[in-house]
Amino acid sequence: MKKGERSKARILEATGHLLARQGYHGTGLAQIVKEADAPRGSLYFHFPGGKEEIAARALVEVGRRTRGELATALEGARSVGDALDALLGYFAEQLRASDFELGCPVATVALEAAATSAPVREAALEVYGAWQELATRFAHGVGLEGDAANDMGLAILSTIEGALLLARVQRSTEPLEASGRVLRKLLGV
Amino acid sequence: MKKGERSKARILEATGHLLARQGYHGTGLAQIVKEADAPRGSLYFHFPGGKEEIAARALVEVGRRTRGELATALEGARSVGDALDALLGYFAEQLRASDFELGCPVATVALEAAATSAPVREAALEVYGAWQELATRFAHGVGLEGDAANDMGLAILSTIEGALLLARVQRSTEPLEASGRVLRKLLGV
DNA sequence: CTCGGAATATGATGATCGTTCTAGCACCGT
DNA sequence: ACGGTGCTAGAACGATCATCATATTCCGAG
Repeated sequence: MKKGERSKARILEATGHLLARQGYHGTGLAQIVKEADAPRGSLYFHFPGGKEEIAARALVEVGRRTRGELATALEGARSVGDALDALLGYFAEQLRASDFELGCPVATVALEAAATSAPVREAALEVYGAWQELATRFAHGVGLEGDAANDMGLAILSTIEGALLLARVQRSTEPLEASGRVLRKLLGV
Repeated sequence: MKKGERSKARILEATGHLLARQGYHGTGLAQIVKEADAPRGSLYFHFPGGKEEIAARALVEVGRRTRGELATALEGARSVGDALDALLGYFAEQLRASDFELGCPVATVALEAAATSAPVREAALEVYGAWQELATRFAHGVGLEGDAANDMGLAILSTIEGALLLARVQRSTEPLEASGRVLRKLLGV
């Protein structure tokens, strides 16, 4: 890998880190280059689109990685109930390990920039689309098909996103656990 | 009402408006005094705590008002199914009327500032606590009691919050509607 | 070894951020 | 009408914001 490529990768990783914790407007370019230990002068060389482009690509990257981790966690489950525990447990662990600073790595930026930045909104759309597809596959696992599976996937994703929001505000995993109990009842597992 | 009181009220109302659409760091004090048509010099006279205090009090205010509107919408419902429609319909209308700029008026700021501003986080905590109590009362309406009602209230709130997030990203009320269909099945109404 | 483009360094740009300061206006009870 | 205080006007603070221009270094291909 060439030098430029590594700089780019480090910038995107650091940006994903910072955006998840502080949001879009709360994260400055100066902080990004510092955290990435990257050359300040080459920011606009690698990302001519400026901050919007950096944020959008960082969002896609962190979403792709999260999706991968969730997928492997789901594959390791031996029952639908286990899979649900794996899903919620993954996020609960992230919350605890970060002192409730890290919930959904996309949500904050998505809400901030959905109305003002088309590239960022489209990146969030892509990430949530992929996650929704994962949730719909999960719904297939409990015997749902067609529209019912789509609805269920979207509802599961909504519930988890909302629970992650409330968990950060309450500084507690209780919303995740309560949602887990209700989802388990809903799915009959 | 004295002059100072009216200035304070206008500032809080304008701030609630702006925070809901642009978040905490995306909203500047200059924009607030402009939107409120309020005197810039008296910002720190009325709110010595600065931006944090203004945001926290605006959040509580908008949360209180929203809770009132939701409560009256719920009282007008003649069945549990109607009540659910009223709940989701209220937010769907907000989204449509604002071209999908206005979802949950608290969520963006809550995510941005939960980890960095204690006053803002506590304000969000208070608002969500009141809303959760409303959702739990709703759960009582379908015959649930005790822990089951608490879990259901928290899960309903989580689902709606998540659906509002996804709706803004997708620029569509579909997440709200899908969640509504699933919730109706879950509640058996 | 050399040459040329890729990548980085440095610093300045104007704008806006939140905050604070000092005057001075407006309105109150007396 | 008067004094006093509740409130406002307006500017200035240093800091930081995103962006960009220019100069310099790196590195691989020929």
